Amino acid sequence: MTTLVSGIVLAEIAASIGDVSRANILSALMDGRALTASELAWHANVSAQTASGHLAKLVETSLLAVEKQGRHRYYRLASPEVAHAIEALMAVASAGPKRYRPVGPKDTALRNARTCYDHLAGRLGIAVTDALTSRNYVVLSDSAGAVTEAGHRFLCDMGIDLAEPGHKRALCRTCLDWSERRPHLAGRLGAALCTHMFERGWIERIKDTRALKVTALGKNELKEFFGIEEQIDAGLR
Amino acid sequence: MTTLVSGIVLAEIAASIGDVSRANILSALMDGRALTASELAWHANVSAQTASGHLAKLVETSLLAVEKQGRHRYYRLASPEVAHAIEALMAVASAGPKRYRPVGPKDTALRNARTCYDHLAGRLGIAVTDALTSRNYVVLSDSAGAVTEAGHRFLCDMGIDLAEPGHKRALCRTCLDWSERRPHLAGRLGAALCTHMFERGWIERIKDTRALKVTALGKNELKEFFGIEEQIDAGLR
DNA sequence: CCAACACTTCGGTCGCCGCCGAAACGTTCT
DNA sequence: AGAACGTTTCGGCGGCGACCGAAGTGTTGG
Repeated sequence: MTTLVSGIVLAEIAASIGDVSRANILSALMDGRALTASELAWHANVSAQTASGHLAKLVETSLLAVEKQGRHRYYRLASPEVAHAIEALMAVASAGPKRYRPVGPKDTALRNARTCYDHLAGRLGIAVTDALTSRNYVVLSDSAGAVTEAGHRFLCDMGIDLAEPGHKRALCRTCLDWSERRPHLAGRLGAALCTHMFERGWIERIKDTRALKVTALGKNELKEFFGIEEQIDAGLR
Repeated sequence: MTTLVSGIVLAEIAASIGDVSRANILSALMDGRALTASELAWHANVSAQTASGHLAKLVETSLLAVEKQGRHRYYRLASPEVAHAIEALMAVASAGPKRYRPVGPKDTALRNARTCYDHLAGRLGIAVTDALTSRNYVVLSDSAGAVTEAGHRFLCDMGIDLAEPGHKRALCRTCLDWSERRPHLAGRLGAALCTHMFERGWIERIKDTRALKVTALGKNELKEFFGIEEQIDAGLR
């Protein structure tokens, strides 16, 4: 009797994610990039036709957005909210009793360092978050935060400019890290830090996954700027 | 080939939510209370046997926890993370093109004021959040926040004590409000405010739902303490 | 001790959905 | 124009799972 609309649409969205092929597709898109239908079919281990069906459903439930480009179709997450919801689900998943022990090397790499939509996650993401909070550059009241004045100066010195015209997006958000089970930096700040590290060559993608590798330069710079010493090394590939 | 473990478990959790009956069960538990199997069967509009199967699955995927009590079995959300994930999904759902126009009176009531796990949400939740932030009692850097010194004094004057022995839980978190599409106060602070309002009779549950009604006393007090004038009235029942 | 009750398990039906082969559509390249 | 390619549509198959009736387990209460 309490069959509210909300219940139906909640089920629809969740069911849309709740298929292994589609979950893999979404996971592959979690780094915020846009991939073609066939790339996604490969990621999901299914034929092109099957993937096409899944993609259509994901678009219909507004989890994905499409962009036509020549004979390709690029799919990407429809919004940061989608990425947020997926990470939240991952957090629940990893909280449960570890029923899937066989954590492969790929998972190890992901746990080490990865992108989460457009910012850093994993041990690296947490390390950066901790570095900024311990120096009072960012204040996080548990899962939330603000950038202090000192923080703005520090970021400015690093060459990161957070000023943005249409400040549509949040400056400093947090996102629950499913592997570390703690919040890491997201929002415009998180994205800016991540972009910065890519541009300066501190980090690189491992193959074409969300997993990241910290370069030799990156290790030096991370120590220099953030005092991060710990071995954040993929140790894979 | 990128069939990571994470994809499988993500799908498993999402699929667990992705059934209308189970989604309704979870929705009914979103206020943080524990309900019996038959109550939940009623909420989901299915027979007791069917509900039992659903509940077993939800427990297996660690979305729900059970507590035996005599011949009853009380089910509740397994953790705040679960509530968080569901709210995140709701946010995605309400972001998509409004395909389900027929928003009934119950939805209206929910949008007005409701509990979200153990804190306030809907227009009321947002109003309280805004009141606290506009007076600098709480600093929210977009979706995150900390309680200021003035804020602590204010809350203390109100009779809310945030000191807690085992400070296991976060003091001030935020949670994305799916109806208002903005973050509202959660964490220990959010819970304390909600409890306080219940205890003093400012708010009451509408029937046995998550929806809330602001009492006449509540309206006065909300104006007194938070300067909230706007009509936050369920207008139902 | 038996009836009432809350809940779960079992058995069987039915519908939905994920899958692929084949074919159609649209774009690009030569 | 024709071939190659990326993508979608169609059709049919197979299996999972949601559902309920009936029966079983365990608890409460007279």
